[in-house]
Amino acid sequence: MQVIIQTDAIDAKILTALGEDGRRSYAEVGAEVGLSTAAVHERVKKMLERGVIRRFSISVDPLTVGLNFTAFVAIRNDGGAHCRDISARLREVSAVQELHSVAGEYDLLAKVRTAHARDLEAVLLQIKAIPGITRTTSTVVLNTEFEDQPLRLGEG
Amino acid sequence: MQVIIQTDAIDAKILTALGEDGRRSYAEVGAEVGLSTAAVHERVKKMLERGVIRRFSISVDPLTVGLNFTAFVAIRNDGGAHCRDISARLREVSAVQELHSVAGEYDLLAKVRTAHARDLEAVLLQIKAIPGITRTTSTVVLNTEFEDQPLRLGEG
DNA sequence: TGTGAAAATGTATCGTT
DNA sequence: AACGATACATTTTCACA
Repeated sequence: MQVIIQTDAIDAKILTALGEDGRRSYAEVGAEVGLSTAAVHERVKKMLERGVIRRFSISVDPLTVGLNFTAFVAIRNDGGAHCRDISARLREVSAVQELHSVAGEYDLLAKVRTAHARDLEAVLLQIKAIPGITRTTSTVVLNTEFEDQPLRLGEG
Repeated sequence: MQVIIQTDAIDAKILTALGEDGRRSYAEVGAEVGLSTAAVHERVKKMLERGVIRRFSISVDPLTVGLNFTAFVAIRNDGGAHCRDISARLREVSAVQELHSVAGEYDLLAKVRTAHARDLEAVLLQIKAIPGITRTTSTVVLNTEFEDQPLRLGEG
């Protein structure tokens, strides 16, 4: 599959600037990338339309809002259920913040976040209740060294 | 360790609203949570000061900017090096977007993103060059079902 | 696609409760 | 902590290049 990059070097700079601070004014960003306010606005609008920018957002520190526990849960689907169905079901489990289908011994890898370690048990029961899922293995996060780093485009 | 939640129910609603759309106006958010524009502004300012909101940002679809490959790399530190030193070194590897210290067979779990699968080799060489790191195991992501979901506070 | 300028909207500040 | 009012800044639109 050929990589389809939907952005040029100026878009990359705009994305990097807004990734660091989503509220930098278009005038300020424009000054950095050598474009007018209106041109930056137009590019941002188009990147939103094309899905390059999914949305404007905020980065929240999970610990400050009571989400103190993280685990990665590897999931096995031996039941022959469609990955799509399982994915849809897992999307409904609010503790599952991220889901990837993976190669290897397991089929899916979920990033789970809860208030407390003891809540993992309930989440695993919810996951195992989904038809097709036969087994899970959890890797408990002791400490998150870093995450949610601002996107840096145009580097190594 | 006791959970220290730095936010009340109104803050949670503000965080949820801004997580969905970081550019919703404070007036609009205020109407939803039953507060004036100025009060929402004040609360957001305080949450930024306390580090609840790390920053305003954008969510970018990695595929549209040429980051087509994701892997989770489990890392073993048998060399007795301090986790802190290794973490600092891994922070310099730009492909490493996320790093957690974990319980189990491995000591660290990194989320790695590159343009192409073949780039993983170079990243692994960079990682293995760090003193203390003796072994890695990579889990290749075939497809990201979902990630970067807007934070939903005050649910199950 | 980009520009500058005007109109529309939103943010930040302040005196007050 | 919150409010309304106001001053200030930014976004958005538009005619034109």
